[in-house]
Amino acid sequence: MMIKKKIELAVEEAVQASGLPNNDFLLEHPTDLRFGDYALNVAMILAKKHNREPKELASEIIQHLYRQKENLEWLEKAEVAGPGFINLTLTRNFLTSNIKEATDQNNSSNFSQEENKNQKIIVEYTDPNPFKLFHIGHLMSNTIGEAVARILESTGAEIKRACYQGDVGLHVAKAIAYSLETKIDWQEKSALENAYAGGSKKYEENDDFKNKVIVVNKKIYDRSDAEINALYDRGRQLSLDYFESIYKRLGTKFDYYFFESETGQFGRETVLSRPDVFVKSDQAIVYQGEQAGLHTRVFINREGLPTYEAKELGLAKIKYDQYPYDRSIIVTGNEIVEYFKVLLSAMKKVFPALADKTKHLPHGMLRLPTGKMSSRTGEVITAESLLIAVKERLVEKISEKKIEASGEVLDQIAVGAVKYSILRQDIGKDLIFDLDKSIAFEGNSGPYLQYTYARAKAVLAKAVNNFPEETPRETGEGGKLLERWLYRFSEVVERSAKEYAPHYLCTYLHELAGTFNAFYATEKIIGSEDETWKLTLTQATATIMKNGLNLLGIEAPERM
RNA sequence: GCCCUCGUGGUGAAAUGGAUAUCACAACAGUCUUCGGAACUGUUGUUGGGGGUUCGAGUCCCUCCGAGGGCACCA
Repeated sequence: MMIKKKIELAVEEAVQASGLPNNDFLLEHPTDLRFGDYALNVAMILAKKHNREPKELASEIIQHLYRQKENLEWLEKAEVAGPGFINLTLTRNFLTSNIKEATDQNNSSNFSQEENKNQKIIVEYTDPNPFKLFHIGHLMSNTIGEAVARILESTGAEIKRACYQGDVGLHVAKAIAYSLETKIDWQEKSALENAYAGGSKKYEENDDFKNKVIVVNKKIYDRSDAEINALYDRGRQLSLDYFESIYKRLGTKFDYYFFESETGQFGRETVLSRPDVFVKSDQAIVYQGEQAGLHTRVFINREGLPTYEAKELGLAKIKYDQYPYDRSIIVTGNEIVEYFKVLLSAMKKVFPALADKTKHLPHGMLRLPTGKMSSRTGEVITAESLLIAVKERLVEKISEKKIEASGEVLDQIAVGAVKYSILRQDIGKDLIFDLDKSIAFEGNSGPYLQYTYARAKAVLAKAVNNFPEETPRETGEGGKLLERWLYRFSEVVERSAKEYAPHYLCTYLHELAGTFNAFYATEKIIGSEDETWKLTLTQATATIMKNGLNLLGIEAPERM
């Protein structure tokens, strides 16, 4: 059982023993370690309800805790502080008893979370569109989705990764219509860069072309034109192969691929079969979201073709038929949050059970200082070009430092730098993407964590004595401080899983790295009297760093 | 105009209604004859304005100001 749970149970008992009804309370880590390992606000909450003095009540609860002290192997000290907090300090024995577990590489399931155990969860993310480029927005979605998937997986859930790709729709028609005119034949990657941007621009400027696009769009749906079919099939495959090479580089392996060409038809049928939910309006079929405080959205357009909303509705059921999920998580940019509310409102009427299981996880935009990045205006920054820029800067930096790093490690650092800068902040907020700052990889960064890991491994490789040790030795302040951080890992992973928030894990790993590096800087490890215990702590740090980075989808090279 | 987000040091961010608001970058001042200096230590500096709720507000409510996104046949 996790330490937090143990403390909560003991506190509940102590509160009951003081004659007050049980209550919700918060057990948190105080910002300052001098306040102990955990702080409890239960006295302040109860004091108000029962008209008592908070500090007095706190000491009463503490007395009950002390009476149980023999049974509470974790309790070193409990004291009243501030306006009525109860600060708890853990025993060193307890802190260090978890360290051996932490060093066990194979014990990856030690933070299984009851509510996730054996849950079937499908996570959809990345969602690039064939015939268009894989831009930094897709990179952001991929990074977040992969991290969320891995974190949930580690808490005991059964995860399937899904990618939903828009292989039909107006964007495709624009690209195909343009390639018909310009003889782009979709044989090489450059077609992806030119056809959509060109078609999109012309669509806005030229009405004849616009009409042509609409015709082409219909032909793509019904596959009635041989020339278009040939171009389409080639372009689609070209795109998918290209995307696959990127997934490989980023470390994602999808279990399912869904395509709008499949979801469209089923979505359309679903909408048409429910005239009680969807109504005809101005030749289109819409869902009137006003009844739920939202707005009206078109599900089938006047051409009779399903829109994004109808496709997404169909997708929910198609996913479920393939993999009967308990939860379906959909990672997208936050520009569609309003649409998604309308969609969920409609889904609640059509597939109520599925709507309840669906969780939209919107992320902020990866923005450039000049404004919103858009693949519509043609000013696209591809994921690839970003990684190239990061890597170039990395090479410069490395040559200044006279450090050598091989091709694969270099790529792991570059990808890790970008991924970490995405994951370290709240995913819901926009990430102001400044190219220069993104490649400043000191401080709270992926490379810093990777470096900490490699450094720890280098120390371990030098050791001659056996470790890890089970029994702690007397050691310096730096090591003791480290002991107070190591046990928190599983707690942090649990919280990240619960809130779908990888940044808690990033913050923790950064704090751990800082604590370890301070320990390393101030205390000699190899050759010291307590060498074996220090090595034990070093190994625990290394293992957590590697496992933590892995949960974020970031590689941890042994040397760099 | 309406709806939804969001305003935290010079910059980028964190904070489960809790204590003296936490980190990183930058700036300045230092450490160390490296177990790997991509390190460590220290200093300066922050919750948009105004009300309210609360024992306690960056966080909740109202209002104003500012930014971003959305407001039917694109995704």
